[in-house]
Amino acid sequence: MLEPTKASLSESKALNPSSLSPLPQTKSTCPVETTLKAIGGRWKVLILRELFPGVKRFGELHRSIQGITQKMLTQQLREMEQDGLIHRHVYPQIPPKVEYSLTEKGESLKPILLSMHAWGEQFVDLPLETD
Amino acid sequence: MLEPTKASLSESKALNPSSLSPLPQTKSTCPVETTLKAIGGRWKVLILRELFPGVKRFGELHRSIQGITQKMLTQQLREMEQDGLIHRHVYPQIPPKVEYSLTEKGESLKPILLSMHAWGEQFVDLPLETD
DNA sequence: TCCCTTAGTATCTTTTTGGGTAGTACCTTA
DNA sequence: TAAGGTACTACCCAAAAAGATACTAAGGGA
Repeated sequence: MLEPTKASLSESKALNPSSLSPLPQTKSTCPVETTLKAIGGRWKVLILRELFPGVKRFGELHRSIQGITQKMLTQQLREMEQDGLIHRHVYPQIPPKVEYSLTEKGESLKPILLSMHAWGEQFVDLPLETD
Repeated sequence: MLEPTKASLSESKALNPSSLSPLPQTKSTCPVETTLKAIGGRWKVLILRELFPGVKRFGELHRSIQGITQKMLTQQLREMEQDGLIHRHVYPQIPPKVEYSLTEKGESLKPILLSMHAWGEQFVDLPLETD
C-alpha cells in the first residue's frame, strides 16, 4: 500500500522508484493497513494515550478511560500485547497485580498519533458522525 | 484524545499545558479518533493511495484495487465525499462519466499515511493477522 | 438477440465487532 | 454475613460492517 497497485505499476515508474523494489508482497496487506490494524481497535488509541506517560495497572486504565468495560479493556490489552505494542507484567501475588507498559514498538507510534491528533483537530468541522 | 483523560487531568498539569485549555470537548471524540474514522474504512486507504497521483474514474479505481466490489467502492467513495476528503465530478453524459479527486483535506492526509506506511514496513514482523 | 461500455442501485446474506451480564478466586474490613 | 479491593473469564446477543448477486439505464457493435 502506497506502493503501486496493478494499474499504476506500468505507468508510474518515475513516481517513487523505491516502491518498485522487489520486496516480497505480504499477502494483500500493505504497510498502512498493518499500522491501521495495530491502532484501529475500538479503544486502542485511548489505551495507548494512557500508557504514554508510563506504567499503569488494569484498574487505573479502567478508571481513566470513560465508557470502557472490563471485558473490552481486557480484550484490547490482550490484542495489543499480542501485537507487541505493550508489555504485560504479572506479579505473583494476591490480590492480582498486573502492570501494563508500552514496548518500543508501542512508543514508536507516538509521532503518528500526534500527527493524527493534529489533523483531527484541524478538520474538526469534518462532517463525520460524532457517535 | 492525547489530551488528558479524567484521571490524568488532576495529576498531569505540567505535562502539556496547551491540552488544558478550555476547549469545548466534542462529545466523546478525540481528534485521533476523528482521523481514524476518516481513514479507517475497509478500503479507504487504498482509495486514497490511488487518488494521490491524480484524478481517476470509477472504473479505473475498480480495476486498480484488487478485491473490491463495485458496491464497496461506491459506498466508500460516497463516505469519503461526504467527509470532504474527495471531490466527485459528474459529467452530464451517456455513458456516465464520473471523476474522483482528492480535496485539500484529502491531500493533507499524505504525511500521516506515509508515516503509517513507514511504521508498518518497519514492524512487518508484527504478529498481526495477515488476513 | 447478445455482448460490450459507463457508474452505479437494491436486496439479501454473511461476517465481524462490540457490548452486556454474570461469574471467578483470594484477600481484607466492618 | 456483606462489601470492598485486585484482574480477569465465559457465554450470549445485537448491531454494524462487509460482501454477494442481480439488476438498472443509455448507448454502440456484431
